[in-house]
Amino acid sequence: MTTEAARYFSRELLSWYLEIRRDLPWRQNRDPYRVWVSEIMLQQTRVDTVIPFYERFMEKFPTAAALAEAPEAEVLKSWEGLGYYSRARNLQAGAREVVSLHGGVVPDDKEAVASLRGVGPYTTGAIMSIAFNRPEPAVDGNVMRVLSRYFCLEEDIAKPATRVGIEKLAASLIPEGSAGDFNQALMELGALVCTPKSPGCLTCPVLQHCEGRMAGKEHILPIKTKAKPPRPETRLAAIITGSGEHAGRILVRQRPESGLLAQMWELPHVLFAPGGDSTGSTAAKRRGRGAAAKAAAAAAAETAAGAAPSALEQHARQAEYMSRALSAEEGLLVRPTSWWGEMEHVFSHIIWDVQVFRAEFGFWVQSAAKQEAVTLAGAAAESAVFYEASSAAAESQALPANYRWIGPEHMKELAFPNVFVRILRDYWNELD
DNA sequence: AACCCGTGGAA
DNA sequence: TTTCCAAGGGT
Repeated sequence: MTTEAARYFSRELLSWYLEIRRDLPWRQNRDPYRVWVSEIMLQQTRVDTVIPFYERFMEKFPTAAALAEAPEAEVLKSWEGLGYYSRARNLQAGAREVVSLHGGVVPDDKEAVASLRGVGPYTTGAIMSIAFNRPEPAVDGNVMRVLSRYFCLEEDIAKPATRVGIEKLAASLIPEGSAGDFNQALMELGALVCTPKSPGCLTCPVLQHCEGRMAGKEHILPIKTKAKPPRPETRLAAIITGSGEHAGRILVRQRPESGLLAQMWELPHVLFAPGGDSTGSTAAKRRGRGAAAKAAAAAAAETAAGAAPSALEQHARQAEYMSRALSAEEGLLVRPTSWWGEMEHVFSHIIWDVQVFRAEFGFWVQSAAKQEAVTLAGAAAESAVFYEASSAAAESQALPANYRWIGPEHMKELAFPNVFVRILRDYWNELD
């Protein structure tokens, strides 16, 4: 059908790229390790966001061997704020594979590269083509959009099968001896000209034979089914202050090895699921997505309806819920003292409405006594018994392994998700 | 196939 | 304000 249009496309796109290519940090040379790191960071992340992270990362871990030897916590800290933190751990795991299996050199071998942790079909093609100039396709969102438009392809690019088909097409377009430049040219066009909204067709180097444009479909292509909206969750977090040797510090904990925000540090918090509702508060459900930041306002508005609690009552209820849940789940007895504020955190699939409460540390409960502690926690909220129990018990108790007392100065060592960085920054700023 | 995994910029 | 989605991979 389009062998002529295809040849035109490859030729014009390549020469366009060689003219306008951006001067990016990972384009200084073709060191496969540098290419690899850049491709991992660029997964689902914009160029402008990546650049400062990349500069710092390469200065700190200039070779695969340096990355392989580094403490994992240090690598995670370097990734703080970039998101998708499993990328950091997978990258280091990959670096260790490269050191142990390939003498510290990223191999010029497709199967070996593809087997590295965190390296999938796209990244394999990117590394093989950019670092080694091998004629492998590197199909990302940009490439699917550009080729869908140019060849007027109406398959749903959200379906994995579509990517496979476009990979075959992309491979057939690679000019002899220019795989790296051509693959980057495709992505550069998608990033700078053939953008998702309002594509810049008037400045496009391949406008002349673009079938999507000729069909008047450049604005509806690519076809892509909508993603499911993220579910709202209300989280109750505690800023727990210490006394005695822990005066002036607050209690933080490290998340589990796997799952959401794996191994990141955070304020202790619990899911607010009153009445056994596992998806969050009924108020959160009614609000739906996008309005999570207005919990207090929503609660206040509900008061007008009659039965709903005021914001003050809602906070009191949440504080008690948090206290009970922390003792049941963590064996951590605290006394909430006041509502501090609210912070919203948006993931790809969840929206957290984080309600933050100030609390005073009580004591740690032994696991056998946790059930009893749940009851005690309810009474503890207003009880002097709380103080008698805590002052007697707190001194000699060991801290669980995943907990630490920290001050502002420790923020430089531990990696926190963005939401807790914001909360703690604001909290410590208020104290000055 | 359908989820799970962060964050920020642009329109 | 809301919506989209960015040089995706793992399970």
